Amino acid sequence: MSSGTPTNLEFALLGLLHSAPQSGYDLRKVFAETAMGNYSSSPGAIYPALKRLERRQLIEGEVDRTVSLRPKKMFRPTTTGAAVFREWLLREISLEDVRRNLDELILRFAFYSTLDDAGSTRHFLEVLARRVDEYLQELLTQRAMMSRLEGSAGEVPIHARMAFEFGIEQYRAWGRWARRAMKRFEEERE
Amino acid sequence: MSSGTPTNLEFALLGLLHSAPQSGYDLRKVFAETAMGNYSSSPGAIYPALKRLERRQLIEGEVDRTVSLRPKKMFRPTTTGAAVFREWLLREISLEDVRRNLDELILRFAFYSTLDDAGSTRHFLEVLARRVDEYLQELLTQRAMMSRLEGSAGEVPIHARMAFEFGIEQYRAWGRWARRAMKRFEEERE
DNA sequence: TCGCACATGTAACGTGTTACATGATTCA
DNA sequence: TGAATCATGTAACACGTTACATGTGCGA
Repeated sequence: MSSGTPTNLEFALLGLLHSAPQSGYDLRKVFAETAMGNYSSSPGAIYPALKRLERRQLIEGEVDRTVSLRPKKMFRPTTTGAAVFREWLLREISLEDVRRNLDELILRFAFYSTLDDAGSTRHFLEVLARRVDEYLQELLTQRAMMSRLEGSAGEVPIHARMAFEFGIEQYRAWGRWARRAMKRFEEERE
Repeated sequence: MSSGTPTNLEFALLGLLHSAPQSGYDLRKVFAETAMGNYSSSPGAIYPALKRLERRQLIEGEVDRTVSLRPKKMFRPTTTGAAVFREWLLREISLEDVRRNLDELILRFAFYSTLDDAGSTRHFLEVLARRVDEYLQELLTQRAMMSRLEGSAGEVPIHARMAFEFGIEQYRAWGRWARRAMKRFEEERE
């Protein structure tokens, strides 16, 4: 299909354009210079992504010649673009998201300032914390099954087990972060 | 090129075959049922990956009809396959790896049992801890630059800042894990 | 005038995702 | 006999990576 859900990179671009109209080059710099770089980089990904967003009418570009003769295409989100972005931000977090799309979740959260609604932030963090707990239960069950194999033929090697433990640690960190963040927003409300 | 470095999925397959010859279906089950699933899934990725590994002569398959009439192709790593895998495990960790290929790093570590060499494990963890610290320094510098913008026009929104903080937390967790793991292996040596 | 930063792109390539296809075997 | 599981695959598609191409404006 030509109109599947945008990718993380496309949402990241859409979100950055939400704060101010920018050119492809400006956006590239953001990715190159900040931690946003995890979500991609380099012209080969960004320019095509912008073109796709334009084709789907989620953003619109306008050539700017005011600064100099050198043309510069400034993009801004369209009304539907802003709506699609908002829908993405507010989309309910699923267990699958927590299992495999953690990158997307933190990217979404990073753009929650554009919503300007403390309630949404709280809801996001609450659901996130709950889903993380659910997934942690799964992981702990898996760990229990692993230790039951200990000493037997199908025993999981020590390094693999430690890698797995680390995975658990990471999810614990997500849970802690979500809860700390919730507290922080509650304090600010007072 | 037809013979670039194998992907994470290919290395994961190669590593699993290192412990025992298995069929594509067996491997699929491992990915479906364990935390390994993060590195992919589903026939559409695994069978082509196996075919590529076979074409590059890193694994070889043999049809097994002993169990039943139903043919089952059992794969095992070739000598060069084992060598390439070993080289991958021992490859020096770069800052770039820590920046963007954390998944690959933990996957590598998970297979360190196949090396059966405590020294390599220690080296891996030491370099990892060092590189993580280096990267943390970068992140802290970025954070300092961010807070200098506070109150000004280019101020980074609160949610983005918190997402960034979380990134820092994640790397701290990596550092802690690496150091704890080192201690654990040292204790075992006594 | 030399080189660098600005600015925008394209082309080849490989890989993963999703969805579909096929057939054998086992068990109720 | 029918359903589930075993077992192996293919095809369409979109995306990201790498590498290359092109040209402007500015400062030394």
